Amino acid sequence: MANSNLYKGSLTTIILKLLSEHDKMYGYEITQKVKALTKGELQITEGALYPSLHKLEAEGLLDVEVAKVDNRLRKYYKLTEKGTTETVNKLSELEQYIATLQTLINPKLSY
Amino acid sequence: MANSNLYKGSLTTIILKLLSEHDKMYGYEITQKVKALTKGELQITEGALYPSLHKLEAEGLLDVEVAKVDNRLRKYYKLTEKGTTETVNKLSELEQYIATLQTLINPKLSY
DNA sequence: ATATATACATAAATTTCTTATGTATGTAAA
DNA sequence: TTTACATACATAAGAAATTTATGTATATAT
Repeated sequence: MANSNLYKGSLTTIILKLLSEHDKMYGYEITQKVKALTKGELQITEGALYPSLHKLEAEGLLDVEVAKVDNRLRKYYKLTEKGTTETVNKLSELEQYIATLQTLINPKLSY
Repeated sequence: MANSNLYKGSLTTIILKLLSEHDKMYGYEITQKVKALTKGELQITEGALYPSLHKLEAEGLLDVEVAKVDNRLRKYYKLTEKGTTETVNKLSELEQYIATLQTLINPKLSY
């Protein structure tokens, strides 16, 4: 992204949304998924991702399950019930915010 | 707004866009305009606005002109040439970012 | 050997915003 | 007449979300 400032505030919602679609995911997988879905447009950094996951877990929105795959550690995260509810809320907030932005930046349709 | 975190990063672009449509505006006017356009959804706080305006001025994107109206001080801001160019850039970045977000949060259209 | 990918983590610094506070003028209400 | 609200600017302290840098460790490819 050219202006990565725009990114601020939406990371949590993106994580939750992905988890609502994938049952369980681990951190590295999330970074790769976002990169793939956005064709490289959005690259989540580890310094942003891991603290976010820890926070979501601390808030009770995510549960963790540690696994060892190919002799490597993985931490699988999945939505709790509370997390599922919050995902719905945060998604509608984000959609509302996008709609608000549109009214500001889009060329007026009323001439 | 419920989640004002979403707001982060887009204030500068909003200010520039408004100024690209209004030739010159003063700070308080910007807050009222945004409030009206978004039907109260987005309320720019003074603590965010004024430092932003000062920064944009310091970066050479805005020019200032002080005026006294009804015995009250007003600082009119207008886009410089550089500011006009930057407005175009920032707007396309914001639009691109919204499009990127859409691909992440929108229900897949491919079933 | 060296680089790259996978997989986690954290700490310092930066940016952006909220909240609180301050100054000053004008008007409306109680 | 004083209280509240609107207009109009400003800044400082604190909070929150990032970036950037760094670290550990395993596996694979060059």
